[in-house]
Formats: sequence, C-alpha cells, structure tokens
Amino acid sequence: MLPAGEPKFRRRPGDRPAEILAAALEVFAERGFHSARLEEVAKRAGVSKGALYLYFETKADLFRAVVRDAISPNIERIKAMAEAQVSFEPAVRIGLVMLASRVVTDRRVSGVVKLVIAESRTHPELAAIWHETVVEPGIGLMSRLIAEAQVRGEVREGDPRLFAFGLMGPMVLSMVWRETFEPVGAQPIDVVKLAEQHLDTVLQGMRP
Amino acid sequence: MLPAGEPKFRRRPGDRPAEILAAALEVFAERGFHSARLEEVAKRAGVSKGALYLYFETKADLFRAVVRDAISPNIERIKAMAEAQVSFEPAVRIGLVMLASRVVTDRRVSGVVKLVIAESRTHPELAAIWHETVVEPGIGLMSRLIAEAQVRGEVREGDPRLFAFGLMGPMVLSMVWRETFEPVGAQPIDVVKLAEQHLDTVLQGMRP
DNA sequence: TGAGTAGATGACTGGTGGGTCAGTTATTTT
DNA sequence: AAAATAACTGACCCACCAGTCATCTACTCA
Repeated sequence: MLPAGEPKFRRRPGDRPAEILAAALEVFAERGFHSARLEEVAKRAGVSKGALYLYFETKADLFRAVVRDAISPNIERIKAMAEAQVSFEPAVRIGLVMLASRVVTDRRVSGVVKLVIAESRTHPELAAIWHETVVEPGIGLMSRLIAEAQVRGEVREGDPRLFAFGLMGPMVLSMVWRETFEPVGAQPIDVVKLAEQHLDTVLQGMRP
Repeated sequence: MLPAGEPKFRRRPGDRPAEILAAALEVFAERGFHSARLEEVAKRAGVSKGALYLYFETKADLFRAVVRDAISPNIERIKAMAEAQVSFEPAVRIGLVMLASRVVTDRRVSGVVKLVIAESRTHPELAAIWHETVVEPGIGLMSRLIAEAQVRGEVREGDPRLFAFGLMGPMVLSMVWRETFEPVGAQPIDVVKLAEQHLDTVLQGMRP
C-alpha cells in the first residue's frame, strides 16, 4: 500500500488561501452560507477540511474573507471613476454600460451580492462593509455628478439621489433576476441592452 | 401544583394554521430559513413545537406555505389590474405608486421577497411559484400596455419588456435596500417619492 | 356525567456537520 | 544524513435542532 512516486500532498502555504477563497466563493454562491459544506470547500480547493482551519478561524471567518475579497476590485473601479474629471452624461453612459457588461454579468459578483442580501441578517457586518465601501461611494459619486449637471442646467430639478436610484435600479433587478429567476426557467435579461435602453430613456427624461 | 382557573391550552384547530403561518412569517423573515427555530415559531404562535406538526409536515412545508400565503393577495391585485381596461400612462402611474406605497413599504412583503431571493437555491420551487404567479404576469401586463401605447404612437420604439424592467428596477432596489442596508444604518429611501420622480423621468423619456 | 376522541404537549432521539488534534509527511536547516 | 520544523491529514467529538411519540387534556355528545 506504499504510494509510489507522487507525494500525498504538497506544502504550498503561499497559494492555499487564494485557492480556498476561490473554492469557498463557488460553494457559498451555489448553496448559501448555511447549506455550504466545509468538506465540499476543502474538496474543491484540493485540501483536507483540517487545512482550512490553518488559514481561517471559523466558517463565518472564511465567509467574511470571501466577501471582502470580492469587494476590492470594485473599490478600485469606483475610486478611479471618482478621481477622473468627467462630465455627467458620458460618465454615466460609460459607467452604467461597463457595470452591465463587466460587473452585473459576472456570476462571481452577482453571486456575492446575492449572498450579502441573503445573509445580511446573520452577518450584518458584511452588509455594513458592502454598504460603506461600495454602495454609498457609488451612489454618492453619481449623485454628485447629477447635482453638478443640475447646476449647469443640463439636468432638470429633482433629488439627485433618487435619480441615481432610478438609474441603478434595473441593474440590481438584473442581478436578482439572474440569481433567482433564471435558474427556474425565466427568460434571461440582456443586461447590456437593458442598460442602453434605460440610459436613453432616463437621460432623455432627465433633461430640463 | 394544580393550575387554577385557566386551562393549560385550548383546542382551536380552525385558527391554528393562520396563527402559525403569521408567527412563521415573522421568524423566517427575521432569521432566514435555516436559522429560524421551530421552537421560536411555536412560542410566538402560542403552541408547542409538536403542534406545528399537526398542521404542517416539515419545516420546508411550513416555509412553502408561508410564501404561498403571502403571494395570494398580490395575485388578486394583478388580476384586477389586468382585467380593468386602462390606458398606458395613468395605469402605470397609479400602479407604480400603489406598488410603492402599499407593497414595497410592507415589511411582510419585502421580507418574503428577500426570503425567496435568499433561499432560491435551496428552495427553487418557491422562486418558480413566485415567478410564474407574480413576476411574469406583472411584467407581462406592463409589457402589453407599453406595446399597445407604442402602436398608438404614445411611446417611442424600444423593447417593451426592457421598458418594464426599467420602471420596476428601482422598486426592487428599494426592497433590497430596506431589507439589507437600512438595518446597518443606511439612509432610508422614500419609496413613494422615488416612484413619483422615476415615473416623471421615465414616462418623459419614453415619449417619441 | 362519563366515555370517547381529537387537539395538544414536551421529553426524547438520531443525523448532521462545524470544529479539534494527535499523528503523518513534505520541506528546510544543520 | 539526520534533526527540526511547519504544512497537512482525517478520524473523531459533541452541540444542535428537526422531527417523533407516549401521554395528557380539553371538548363533544349520547
């Protein structure tokens, strides 16, 4: 019964955390927090269950790490957009279409968004982190651009924040739709088309 | 130790199911499916855990009953709207504002919506039921009204279904917002104001 | 009023899965 | 080459809770 050649495992402490996070994201996204089995995460990450505990304290800790990990690229995007000096219409056009084509369509993102929504009662810190690092800065940025455009007379009067919700709403709906209704046979939404048509409609409707 | 006066329990088979459903809705909405404790449901319904099993087969069965129960009034509403012969603009105006003031604001509804989203992987039947009895008829009705308005030249060209998503999006966002971000300190959305401003914007943007 | 019965109780159980740790194996150091 | 080290394994433990059932109690009706 002596195993020939291939070693039973390798020591790769540098790569393990990222691999475990990737596997955990998959399993959490598929099953939700409670139904996710650590045994399954370990299997997909190619390690034993015990190894998970070398890198993460508890299941909840692993979950938090998954969500935090998924946030970072989005923060970069928002920061970049906020720093670039741009005028309202083109910024919103480019921003929303990019959001539609790159973010909303990415199952890893919509999966995490769904997780945050689903587990917000049992893990309110995650909803809080998500809110203050992604949602509020994003909405804040849009509101500011809209308010500036109003001063220049390019946009009619109205609450800038509500305009921002009006623009973002269908993107949120799309993520919910993809995660909730498409798996049970709902006709998929063409998110990019939706974003474009919605932009045409709302931008026209926002003119004075 | 003989209890004087008040009996230990009463036999009220007629009222129990509704009371259990109400209690279960509360607990499921607060905790989600897995974290919800049947002991807690029983306590709030004023019965013992065993009594639950006189009326519902399993926890999942109880959960399904809660969701089905919450759907029915909405089906009635949609049916009524579909049967009333109405023209596009006033119908959408009245419909969306009613939705905002009565449905989106009702925590019992937003709670169940959140549950359906959260548990759609482990209970896809619920997502399916919700989709075919509420979502699809609702979207279908709106799309039809929009398509008819396009024929009459009241609305510019564009995919009627995407217009419908554009109108509904912010309502979905509002429910998610209330259930997910408000509990962690997010500034509440005035849903009726949002609905009104969004209607003004989108209806103007939909004109030819 | 008392026998019959359906409604209701609550202590109990069994499966499940998060978390532990004594021991094993790959790798580094001496 | 041997010792030292740290990554990793996997069998085990035990808390937890959905679901059960022997028993009891309220109500009915003859």
